[in-house]
Amino acid sequence: MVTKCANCPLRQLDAFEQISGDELSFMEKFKMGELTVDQGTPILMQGSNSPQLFTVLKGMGVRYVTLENGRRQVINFVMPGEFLGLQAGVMGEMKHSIDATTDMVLCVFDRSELWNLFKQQPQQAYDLTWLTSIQEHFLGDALASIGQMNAEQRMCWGLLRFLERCQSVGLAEGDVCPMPYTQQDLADALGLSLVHTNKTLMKLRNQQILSWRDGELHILDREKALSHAMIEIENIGTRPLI
Amino acid sequence: MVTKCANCPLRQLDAFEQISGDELSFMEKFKMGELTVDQGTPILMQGSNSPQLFTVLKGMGVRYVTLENGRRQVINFVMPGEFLGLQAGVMGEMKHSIDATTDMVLCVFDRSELWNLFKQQPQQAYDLTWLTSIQEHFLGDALASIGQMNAEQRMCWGLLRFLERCQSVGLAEGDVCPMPYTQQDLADALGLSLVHTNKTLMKLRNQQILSWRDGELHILDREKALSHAMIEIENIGTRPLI
DNA sequence: CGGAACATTGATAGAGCTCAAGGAACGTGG
DNA sequence: CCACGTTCCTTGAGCTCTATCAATGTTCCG
Repeated sequence: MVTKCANCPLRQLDAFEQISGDELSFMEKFKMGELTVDQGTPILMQGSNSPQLFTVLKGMGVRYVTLENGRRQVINFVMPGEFLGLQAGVMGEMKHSIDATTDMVLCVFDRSELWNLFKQQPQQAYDLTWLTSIQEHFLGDALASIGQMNAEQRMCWGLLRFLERCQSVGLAEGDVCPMPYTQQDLADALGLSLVHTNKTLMKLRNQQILSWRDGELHILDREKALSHAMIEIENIGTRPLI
Repeated sequence: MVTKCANCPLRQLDAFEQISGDELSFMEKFKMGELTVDQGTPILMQGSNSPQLFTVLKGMGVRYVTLENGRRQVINFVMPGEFLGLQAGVMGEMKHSIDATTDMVLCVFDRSELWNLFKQQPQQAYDLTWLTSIQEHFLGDALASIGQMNAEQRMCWGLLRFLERCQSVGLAEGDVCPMPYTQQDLADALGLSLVHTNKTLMKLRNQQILSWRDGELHILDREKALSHAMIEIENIGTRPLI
């Protein structure tokens, strides 16, 4: 049984904006169905030209590029509420890949309807631009971290950001959140080697800043973590959900 | 005398898409005027909430974030055709700063008209999303370079990308282009120290891969540079210009 | 001429990488 | 139920790359 947009569990969250009935009915039409995938499944592939767009309903994934030398850079961790495939939608082909890290449920949209969205739903089009802009902001932030911080700082930055995002979609309880990724994933996201990632993690554990076991991340000392990460908790308010 | 959008020198270039008369007249209305700034002038500042949006007509700038520890990460080099300030436009405040590196001329748009663009000009709204998407792609690319490559590779990557962009806006002659930035700017863009940037540059010069003097960059050996950079020359075709 | 901004070079230390080996957890098939 | 393979995590050793510190050179401008 497919979830109706009107009953979208994500939209119940405070983090997301409400939409009008008109927009809602457009979404219902725009939505082709739901896709359920097992953990480990590739969802979109670098170089492909997917005819579909997705919104993550449940589960987590990883967005990454593979370089010619075989190295992998994780661009970001994919969470519920995220819109996937727009790049192929406007640019013709995906410049990165997306894999499911956990089991996932995705809303599927028809790419050829994207243009109608722009023509008929300026508010939604605006929202789409909003989403892309936020994404761009976070990427710039990541660039700054990887370019200018050392391993310990990057890790605090990355894990705090991750916790924040979990909190905003109701996946955290206090300073505890799920962390389904491997150390290799984290290493590839932070631009560190696996070994060094592991050792840095140890240091942070020994300093009682965080704990991470059994797929669960605890930020034990927010103060210390924040001072390493050199970021503020920025409240971006409610955000659109397509 | 203000340039009319109809006579926009940038749009003459092959790189940019043509637009309809309707769109053109909207642009004329959207455009508030022109801003001419001297080299070194800040254009947009982190944390500010500029009521204006810009398109670069002439000159180059630098987009960067400043971290709490005083370090600076250059997000990208700003070139003619680029659209500035959208982030403040949709998110309420700038998350990065933009300075003029050379003297610049900017088209100025009224931010409050942005919403009208979405309502009245779906094609232009789509174009805007296109631009943001491309920007996101390049950021992901940068992330991959900084995260996964060594100094020599990053530098080839960065300078080749720069040359490409110059070529697309008609600022290059063959494999020669202007390079108005300092080594410090380049260092901050590549996530390297100034000293190491200088030494890496020397190595590339000694290998006859490139030369950079008097504000002019020559790529002498494209093959070698490309093999370091691990990128393909991707032709993104014509792109929109707002 | 003196100062400022930028480029260059050498010396030294340290952060992070690679290589290598082993341990823990888990699923599968015999 | 045990053996074995696979995946992921952990730890140590040595070496490389890059940062930092410090000094000097160059160009340009007031």
